[in-house]
Amino acid sequence: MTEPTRPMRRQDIRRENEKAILLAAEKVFAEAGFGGATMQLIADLAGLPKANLHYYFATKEELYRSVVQNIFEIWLQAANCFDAARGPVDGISAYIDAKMEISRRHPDGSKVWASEVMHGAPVLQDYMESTLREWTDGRVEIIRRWIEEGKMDPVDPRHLLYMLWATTQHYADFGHQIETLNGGKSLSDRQWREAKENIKRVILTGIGAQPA
Amino acid sequence: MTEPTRPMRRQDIRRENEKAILLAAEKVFAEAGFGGATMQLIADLAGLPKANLHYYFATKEELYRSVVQNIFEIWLQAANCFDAARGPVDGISAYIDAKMEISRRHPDGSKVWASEVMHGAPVLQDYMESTLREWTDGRVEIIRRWIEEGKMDPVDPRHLLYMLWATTQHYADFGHQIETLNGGKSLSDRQWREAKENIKRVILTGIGAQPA
DNA sequence: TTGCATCCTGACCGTATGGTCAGCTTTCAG
DNA sequence: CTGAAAGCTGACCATACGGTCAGGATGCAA
Repeated sequence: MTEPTRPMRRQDIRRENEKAILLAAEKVFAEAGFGGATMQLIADLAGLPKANLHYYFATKEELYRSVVQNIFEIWLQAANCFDAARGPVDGISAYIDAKMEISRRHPDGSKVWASEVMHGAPVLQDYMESTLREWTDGRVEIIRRWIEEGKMDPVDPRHLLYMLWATTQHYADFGHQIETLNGGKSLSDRQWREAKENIKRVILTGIGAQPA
Repeated sequence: MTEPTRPMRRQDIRRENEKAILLAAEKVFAEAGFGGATMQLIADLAGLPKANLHYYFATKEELYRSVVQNIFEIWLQAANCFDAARGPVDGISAYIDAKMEISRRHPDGSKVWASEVMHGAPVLQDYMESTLREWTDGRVEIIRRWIEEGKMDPVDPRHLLYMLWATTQHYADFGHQIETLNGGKSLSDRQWREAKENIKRVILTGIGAQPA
C-alpha cells in the first residue's frame, strides 16, 4: 500500500493536483499538439473532472504555458555541464549525456517544446529572445575560446550547438520513427548507450577534439 | 499580365485547384498542426470557398493524408544521392546537400512530417513499416559496405543516419529558433552555405571519411 | 465547535468547426 | 446545339470543445 490515508493537507492537495494535471497535460499536448489536445482528455488522464482543471488553470493557454515553461527550465538546466568543463571533450560529452538523458526520460516534454518552436514559439518567444539568446551567446563564447586555445578545430560554434540540439532531441521527437525502425521496440539500455557513444565519438572526432 | 484568359480546361482547373489547396494546407498544417488547422483557414489561403475544398478532398483527414504523402515522396527522393555514390564522402555530402535544400525550400513540408512522426505517425505508420524500413535497411547495407572496405570508421550506420536526418531537418523544423538566435533574420545564402559546410565537415571528419 | 477559505463538480452555455446539400454555372463530347 | 458531367457555393446542421457557475464538501485556524 503506497496509497496514504485520505486526509491531505491543503498544500499537498494543491501540489499533487497541479502535478498530476501538468503531467497529464504534457502527455496529451505531446501526443495531440496544442490544437488537438482537449481539456477533457487531460482531465481524464489526470483523474479529475474537467471543471477542476479550470480551478487550477484558468484557460487551456495558461495550462499550456505552464507545461512549456517547465520544459524550458529542464532544457536550460542541462546547460550547466558546459560551464564546469575545462575543454570540449569534457563539456560536450557531458552535454550530450545530459540531453540524451532528457530525451529518454522526458520525451513528452521534448515533443511539446519542439511543437512550440515549430509553430513559431507563440508562447515562449520572449524567453527565446532573452534567456535562450543569452545562454547561447555564453556557450558560443566558451566554444570560441576552446578554438582559440587550440583545443578543437575552428568550427562555427552556432552550427555546432544546433547539431548537438538536433542530434540529441531527435531521439525524443522522432522516437516513434526510431522505434519503428527498431522493429517496433523501444531502444534498450544498450542501444541508448550506443547512441550516446556514437554521437559523442562522431562529433568529438569531427571537431578535432578527440584525445586519441 | 501573367494572368491568362479565363476559360480553362477541366483538367487544368482540377490540377490547379488541387495544387493550391495542397499548398495552402501544407502551410496551415505546418503552422497550426493538424488539430489547430481549420478548413476555413486553408480555404481562405487557397482563395476558395470552404465547400470547394470538400469537393476535392472529402474530409480534413484525407487532405492531411495527401499533404503528408507528398512530403514523404520528396523525402525519399533525396535518397537517390546515396546510391549513385562510390564512397561516403560523395554519398553523404550529396545527401546532406539534398536534405538541406529540402529544409530550405520546403520547411513547411518538413514540419508537417515532423509533426506526423511526433504524434505517432497516425497516418503514415504503414509507410514507415514498409517503404521507410526498406529504404533504411538498404542504406545501412551501403554504409556497412563502406566500413568493410575501409572507407570510413566503424560507426553504427543507423545512428549515423539518425544524425544526418536530425541535423539537416533541424534547420527546417527549428527554423524559427535559429532565426531568433540569428537576430530575427532568416539565414542568408552565405549562412546556409556555412551550415552545410559545417555539417559535412564535422560528420565526414567524425566518421573518418575526410580525404585530407 | 464555529466560521471561513479553499477545494470540488455536475450541469450548463456560446461558439467554432467539420461536414452536407440542393441547386447553380461551366465545360465539352457527340 | 444539346444534354450530361464536372465544377462550384451559400446556407445550413450537428457536434465537440473551452469555459462558467451555483452550490456543495472539506480542511483548518481560532
